[in-house]
Amino acid sequence: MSMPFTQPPAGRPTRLRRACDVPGATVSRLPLYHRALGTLRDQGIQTVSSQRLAELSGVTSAQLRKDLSYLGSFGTRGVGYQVAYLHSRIAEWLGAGSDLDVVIVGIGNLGHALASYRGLAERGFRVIALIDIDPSRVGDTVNVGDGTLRIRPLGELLDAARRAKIGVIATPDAAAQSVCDRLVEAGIRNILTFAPGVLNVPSGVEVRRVDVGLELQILAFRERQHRAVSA
Amino acid sequence: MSMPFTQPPAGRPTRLRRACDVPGATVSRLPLYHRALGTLRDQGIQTVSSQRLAELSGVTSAQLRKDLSYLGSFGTRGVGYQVAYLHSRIAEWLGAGSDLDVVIVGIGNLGHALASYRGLAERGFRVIALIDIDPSRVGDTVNVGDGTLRIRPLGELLDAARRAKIGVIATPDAAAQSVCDRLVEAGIRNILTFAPGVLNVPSGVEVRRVDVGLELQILAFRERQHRAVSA
DNA sequence: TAGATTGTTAATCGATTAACAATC
DNA sequence: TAGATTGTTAATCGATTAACAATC
Repeated sequence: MSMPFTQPPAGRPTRLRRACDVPGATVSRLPLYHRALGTLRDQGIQTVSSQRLAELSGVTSAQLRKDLSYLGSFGTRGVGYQVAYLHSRIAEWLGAGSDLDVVIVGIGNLGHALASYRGLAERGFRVIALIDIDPSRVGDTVNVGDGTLRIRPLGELLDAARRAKIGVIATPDAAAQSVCDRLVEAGIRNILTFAPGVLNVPSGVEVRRVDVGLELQILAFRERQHRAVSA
Repeated sequence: MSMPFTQPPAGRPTRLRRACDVPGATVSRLPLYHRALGTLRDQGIQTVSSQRLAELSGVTSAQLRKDLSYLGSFGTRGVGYQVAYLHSRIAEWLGAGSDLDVVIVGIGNLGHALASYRGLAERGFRVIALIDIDPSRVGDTVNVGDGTLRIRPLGELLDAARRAKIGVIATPDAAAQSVCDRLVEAGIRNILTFAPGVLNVPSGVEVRRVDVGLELQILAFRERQHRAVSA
């Protein structure tokens, strides 16, 4: 998936910020820009203005320019941004190119869906191990991006996780904390959990939670809110 | 799932804010508090301090008290909060109790996992229709919370969606916008999408996006960041 | 009363927006 | 040069935190 880097616009000294200076809100939008740029590139479009790119990403042009300014200055005044160049620079920031290994724990309906989700490989993630506690599932094979993986028993979690950089928890809520502890024990410092419970982790470990029920509850609240205002 | 409301602490005039005054950041934490309170209640615990509840929810006690203050004042100084009472009040705000109907479009691995996810019914959502474009899937039945549903063809989306309040898009990215348009056409004003693309919707329609790839990319960025700082 | 804990205020922090000088 | 568009500054907005008076 490595694209040859396009030349930067003119020989300007591209000053890069330290990663720790980039605000969290900006980081969470970089993947949106990256994706929009990929689409433009696939359409053969070479140049894009902050206006247009912002539109495609669902933000304002001021916000887009501000976000990019934390990474450096990649555009050309009066012209815009080189699509392929900006795309590859953001990819670099996001760490694409150097594939990150992922282990998934809990291969029920959701874990299964995640394991076989093509979007992961596209974004530079490689699922290297599937773990489940249920003996009736252990040994089954699952199609992942570029091949198949055998579901392995919980006892092999520690070993499998040692080779991964990211752990995904797709178990029922009751098991999440104990799985989390084992992942941390294996040296994992980045965890994505789909269990609604709050996880306790030592400092230095990043946890992100995806909670479908929570998202729906927020929508439900807004729905009520809307009704209340118009009533 | 309706619990009898516990009495409010003393006959204090419980002033409620208008829903539109509650900040977004607060709204997105209410489900966390609600869940923690449910756990406490199930353990038979009757009273809880902001300190303890905050711990269980992964926030600070100051933030918890501030958040609750937007909804009214439900605690007793020197004592804390009545678990069952606060739980039911937050439930009320979140609109639980009045089940909201959900239609899911795109019944691949992910849509299947969502349809059979028990967490939805627990939080007051009822899946009432499953739609897919693939003729080989149409007619299959899927176990949802309290029964089974037959997968229906795309042509029935409009009809099915008219009876729902929330639409969930679990299709590939390419189909998401067109599905979204039809949901809006059917009168849906709240959409949860799992496709990474940005959706264009008329104003008044709420969209929330869950993007697993994006979450992983953010973790990957933090991982690099960590390495860069310690290097 | 003395100890505990809320609800609220004021201060801080971070993120967004608007505007424009720089410059292609 | 004239028109366009960036990168940055300053102003605004919203969210978090700390501290404490109110009060059980």
